[in-house]
Amino acid sequence: MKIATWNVNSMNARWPRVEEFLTTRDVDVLLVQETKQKDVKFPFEALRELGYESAHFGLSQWNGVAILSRVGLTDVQIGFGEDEEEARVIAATCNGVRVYSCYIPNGRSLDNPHYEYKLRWLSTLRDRLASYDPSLPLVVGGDFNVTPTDFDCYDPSAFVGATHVSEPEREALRAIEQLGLTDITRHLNPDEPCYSWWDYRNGCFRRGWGLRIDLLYCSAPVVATATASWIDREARKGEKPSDHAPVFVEF
DNA sequence: ATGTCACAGTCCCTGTGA
Repeated sequence: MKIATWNVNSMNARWPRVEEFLTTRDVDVLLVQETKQKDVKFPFEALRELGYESAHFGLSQWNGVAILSRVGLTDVQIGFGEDEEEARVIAATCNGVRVYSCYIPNGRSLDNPHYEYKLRWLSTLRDRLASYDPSLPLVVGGDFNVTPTDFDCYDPSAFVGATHVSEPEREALRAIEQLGLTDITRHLNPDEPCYSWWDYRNGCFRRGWGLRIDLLYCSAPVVATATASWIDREARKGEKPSDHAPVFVEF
């Protein structure tokens, strides 16, 4: 099975790239973040024509998460079930694998209330995942807006005092890992610098100024059979790219 | 050099978010 996660930064603006991706990358399941639309605008029919069933959670022009699958899509769960105001998580079962598509709050800056919101959100995610039997196949993917370690940041000295690298954020990721989940991209590529996001500004992609913040946390049965995990840098090139590249796991 | 992109509404520019 091949699963990918991709922050598309607007399903509407990215549609030509999404269509190209689905017809050429041969993924069974795609976890999407930042669709930036309400459910009524989501292209369910166009995706079905490409062979993918889909489930979407979108409340406004911000955030928005989806799961696309060509191997079945059942038991869809929208949000945390807390009547939250932002559409940041959706889960479903695809071919016996429970999958989550998550869009973790950005945090903005360490002294911003949005940063506390980010930490609370990660804590809630951890609590929800704690009820899942770790002996079953589970893939929790998405834009975590956190680099697991300094190795996932092109220049840690440029991020001193910033979000995405702070110790409380990284501790929140470790708390998720302690449930028995593995950052599969790093697990299978322990020594390879690889990034999944480059700011549109400052020519960051051209300069190699990236962060690895798009992650796939996998439970033991997935890790045991995983053969590869990689980041598709080609998707960051060309006409109207997202600022994020898709991240894959094959198992 | 905050050097880009996307959204909605104030609607061909502006404020907001990333």
